Amino acid sequence: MLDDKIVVLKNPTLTEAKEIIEKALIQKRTLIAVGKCHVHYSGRARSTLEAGERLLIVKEDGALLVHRPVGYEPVNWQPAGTVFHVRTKDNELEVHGVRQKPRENVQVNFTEIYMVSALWLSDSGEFLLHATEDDMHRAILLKPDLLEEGFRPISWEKKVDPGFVDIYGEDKDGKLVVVEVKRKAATKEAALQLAKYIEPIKAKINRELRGVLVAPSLGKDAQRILLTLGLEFKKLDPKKCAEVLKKQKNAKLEKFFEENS
Amino acid sequence: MLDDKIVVLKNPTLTEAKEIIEKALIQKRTLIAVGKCHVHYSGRARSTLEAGERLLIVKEDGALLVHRPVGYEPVNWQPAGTVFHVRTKDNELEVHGVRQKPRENVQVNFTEIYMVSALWLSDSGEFLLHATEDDMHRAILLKPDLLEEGFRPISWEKKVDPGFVDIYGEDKDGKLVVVEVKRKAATKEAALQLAKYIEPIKAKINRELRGVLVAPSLGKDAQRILLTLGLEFKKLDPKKCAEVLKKQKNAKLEKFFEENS
DNA sequence: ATATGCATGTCGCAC
DNA sequence: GTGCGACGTGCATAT
Repeated sequence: MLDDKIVVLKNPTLTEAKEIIEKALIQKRTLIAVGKCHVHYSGRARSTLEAGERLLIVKEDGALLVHRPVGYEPVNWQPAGTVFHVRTKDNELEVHGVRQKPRENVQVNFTEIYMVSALWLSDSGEFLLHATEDDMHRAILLKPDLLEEGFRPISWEKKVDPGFVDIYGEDKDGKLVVVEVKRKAATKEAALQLAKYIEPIKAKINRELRGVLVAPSLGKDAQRILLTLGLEFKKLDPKKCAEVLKKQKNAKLEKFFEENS
Repeated sequence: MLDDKIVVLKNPTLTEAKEIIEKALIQKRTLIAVGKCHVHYSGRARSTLEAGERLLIVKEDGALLVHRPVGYEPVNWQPAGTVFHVRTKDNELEVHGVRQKPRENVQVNFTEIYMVSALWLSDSGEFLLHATEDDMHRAILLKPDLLEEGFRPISWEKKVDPGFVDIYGEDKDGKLVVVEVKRKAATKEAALQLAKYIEPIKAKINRELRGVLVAPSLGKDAQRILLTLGLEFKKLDPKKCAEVLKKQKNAKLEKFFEENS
């Protein structure tokens, strides 16, 4: 029974739970345990969590999550690669996870377990994320009119003195353009980042230079900085960029079918 | 049976699972479901996740997590406050979560469910985190010698032109000191942040001014910037600060017992 | 190994 | 609500 694809036990004794948990950890199955516990963490920082009812997850790769009944974030965790030891002590069942580099450990001490489950999960499905900052880069490179009519990209992710310029090109009048792209409302940090890139280039070359901050919207402070420093803003939505890329992909598909029909 | 503190069903039909899931969501219980699903997300970005075996969690407050069998992070999620609808369609069980502001939605479509559980969890345990940047601030304020002998704090989180100075005080010679604290290795960003704060103050006051970057270690670029700009570095470990605070707390406790005995 | 920047970052706090 | 910075941020990438 402990070797079934799905093992579930309701209200096990700590001893029964220990057996399932140890076996799941050794076999590197996904483990779910629900119960009353307290938690200690020590590593880059330290934390204590008093007794309460929570959900413990340990994944195949040794990732550990302790979830309270509310909130997006785990209250305690350990990244993949953690090594575990299980023991019973003072009527408590302790799951102890240790990670090297940085040395960190989490101890989850259960006084009661309401449910424990060990699972053999198979997941090779592809995950695709769109409308990222990278999508915006590629959309502008593919269809430079998104920035402005007549823009011609020269290079991207180009190394300049203080870091990397997102996109770098020429406008329709032959002026150099440095582009900084943000996928969400541009903060003053973004504006300063653009300025930081612009200045050394300006000092080096003897040619007119425009700085353009591309983002779906512009924070107030960022706007002030752009004005002060003579930089520009171009509104562009990451989802629109994703659509452009999708269309481009479709166009490529159509071309493929044309050529192969 | 569906009203028990812990409901667990192994290999339910989609119809059975639907009943449990709907009831759990309405009653705002914590929901766990394991099964084969595909997921679509649309909101600030877009994503698709092909079919595979995963763990779905919906918490009391409407937080949603979809976890693959590996990795620390959820592959899809929705923060607290999400509203759910459940339906069966084309032999699939769909859990659809919608969040307003920003408008985002996640659809989890199950073709098989291996385990479903609805839980009534009670958790009021306090969570305490130590060795944070704030702990470092307080430790220095409490025991200024941690920074250097003779240092006297004047204020903290003080508003200056470009933002807030972490700590601001005088050294043993009466020179003004601006302190920037980082709980981990100081990057060049931290050094520049300190510089950014220093400059306007220097311009405003006619008095010698020292800038000190406090961190457990110092990045190479940060070091170069400090040297260039005539700023200083003071090594300080966040855990040491946490210990100082703990001792201080103990001292206060002792004082309390003295006064009340 | 270290450094740098993105993220559907999330979260808390101050204005 | 918006802005801003911290986070045990995690993570991927480039040096």
